[in-house]
Amino acid sequence: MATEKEFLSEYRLSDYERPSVTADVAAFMIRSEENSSYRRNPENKLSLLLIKRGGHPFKGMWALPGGFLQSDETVEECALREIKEETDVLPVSIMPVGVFSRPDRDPRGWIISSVYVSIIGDESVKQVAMDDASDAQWFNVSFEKDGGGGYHLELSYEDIVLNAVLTEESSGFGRTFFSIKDSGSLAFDHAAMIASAITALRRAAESYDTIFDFLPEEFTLSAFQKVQETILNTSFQPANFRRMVSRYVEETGSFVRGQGHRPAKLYRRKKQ
Amino acid sequence: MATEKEFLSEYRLSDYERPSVTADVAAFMIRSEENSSYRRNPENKLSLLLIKRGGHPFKGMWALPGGFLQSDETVEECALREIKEETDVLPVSIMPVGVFSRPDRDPRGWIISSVYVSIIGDESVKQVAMDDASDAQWFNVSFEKDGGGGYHLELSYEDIVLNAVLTEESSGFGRTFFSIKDSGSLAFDHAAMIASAITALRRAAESYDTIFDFLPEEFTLSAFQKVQETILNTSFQPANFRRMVSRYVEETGSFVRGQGHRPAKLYRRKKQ
DNA sequence: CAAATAGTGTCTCTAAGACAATATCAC
DNA sequence: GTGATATTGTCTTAGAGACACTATTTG
Repeated sequence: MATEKEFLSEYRLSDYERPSVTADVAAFMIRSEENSSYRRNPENKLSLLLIKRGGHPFKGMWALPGGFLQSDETVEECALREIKEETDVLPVSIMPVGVFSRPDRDPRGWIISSVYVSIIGDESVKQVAMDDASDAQWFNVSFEKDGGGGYHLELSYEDIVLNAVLTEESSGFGRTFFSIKDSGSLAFDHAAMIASAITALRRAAESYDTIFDFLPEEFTLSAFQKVQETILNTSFQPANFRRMVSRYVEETGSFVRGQGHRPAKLYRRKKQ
Repeated sequence: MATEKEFLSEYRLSDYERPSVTADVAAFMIRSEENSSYRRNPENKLSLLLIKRGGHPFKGMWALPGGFLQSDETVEECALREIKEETDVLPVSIMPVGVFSRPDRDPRGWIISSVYVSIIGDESVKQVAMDDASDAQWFNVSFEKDGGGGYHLELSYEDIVLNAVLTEESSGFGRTFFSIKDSGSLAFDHAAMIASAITALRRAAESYDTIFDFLPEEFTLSAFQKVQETILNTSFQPANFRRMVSRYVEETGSFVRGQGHRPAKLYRRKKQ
């Protein structure tokens, strides 16, 4: 009878066929768009990083950034590494969305993907000024229920518009997965990944913790509110929103001036 | 310049080293334990299925059921298959917990594991009367915060008691991961998997949907309440619990009699 | 002054917690 | 009757939504 040490010295993993494993990341950013009137606060848009595929398969189509898992890292580390490579920014937060593993999901062969949501915060954004000719671009995101039980995902960047249609497949346990009716020129099963990622992001954004990752150190309550409204695609009464978040923030003492209206107090996150 | 078809016909995945992929499942069941007094309703215990390892590594230690992913199935299907093999029951629900992928987590080599929670409902339980000599057993579960910021996991079956100690590692986005201080004779990193699984289960049980998977078609509100209390490790005022769930259930018209106290109405889940 | 946001106060409504009281059975 | 659970009702409190009102700035 072999000891564990003897067993391991002779053990070979080659008995089983092995899949390739990738990590794909849905990296979100909030973009502020300056407004016409000097008085108006900037509008916010939720945007998502996509990469134009340079090679086969799905050549020329848009896809989530991602790459193959290496044997010296965890899947989370792989996801973070991919984002860093594409944006030069290391995200604060990363959240698992699910494993996409249908055997036919990749025409190259048996490749399963672990998908993450990440948030690129406001501070970092300034460094991420992307070259217009680059293969990596931030797309504006719209994701809504359409009339007949389906969902419509629209991603747009300048004159490029990707339209995908999905239906809810399973939603037990607070997670939602989608099946693709029309992939809208997104590569692989990435339309479904993006839909799941947005659902997970919105769910997480209901607790305010997540929102802070999108904000700079010091922020106004209006900015805070706009970010949450942008993610959740809803709106709040300012008075109620202030009351709701008051537990989580504290005043810094400084103000934002020069905006054509009453100066706003700056707040920071309150450490519990 | 090659077409996509030409590209794929020549593409080989062999450039990258590939990990083995497994699915491990934390399958929970609620066990009713008959009480001393004929009047008293049965007590509930949350229990978890563990398998005693027959071979190296970790021979003789207890582990979650699981197995290698096959190339004709998704990871979810693999998880369901493993549960079916061990219990002969196909669970109603399955929920992803996370991917465990530290390169050193398995002494046999590079093996990453996707972990799921599943629930074995009351109906099925009768078929799962396990042989006492079997390698598969249902362990009573206790998982609580200890004084100093750590967590204590206790799994017990007859005279076997496994005690693991863990600390919270990351808990962003409503998911919690743990690092192992003392594995308590659980194989691999399964103590951390179990801790994450229980956390995910409790979180899900806060919405009543999950609870129904533990209940038979027709149930009393006390039974419903006890199941939720068992999972969440809390207690409610019966009056308040009834009010809280009234939206989700409807009366069947029948009663449970012969219990030494007022007969209880039977309810069923209300379809929305 | 006009336009815009910043900020406060208050009413209402709903859901949850606490708790008292009654109903009904098997033995 | 006793001991147990089943069931109903009511008071209170916390939090969210609606909304009216005031404050402050820049051009």
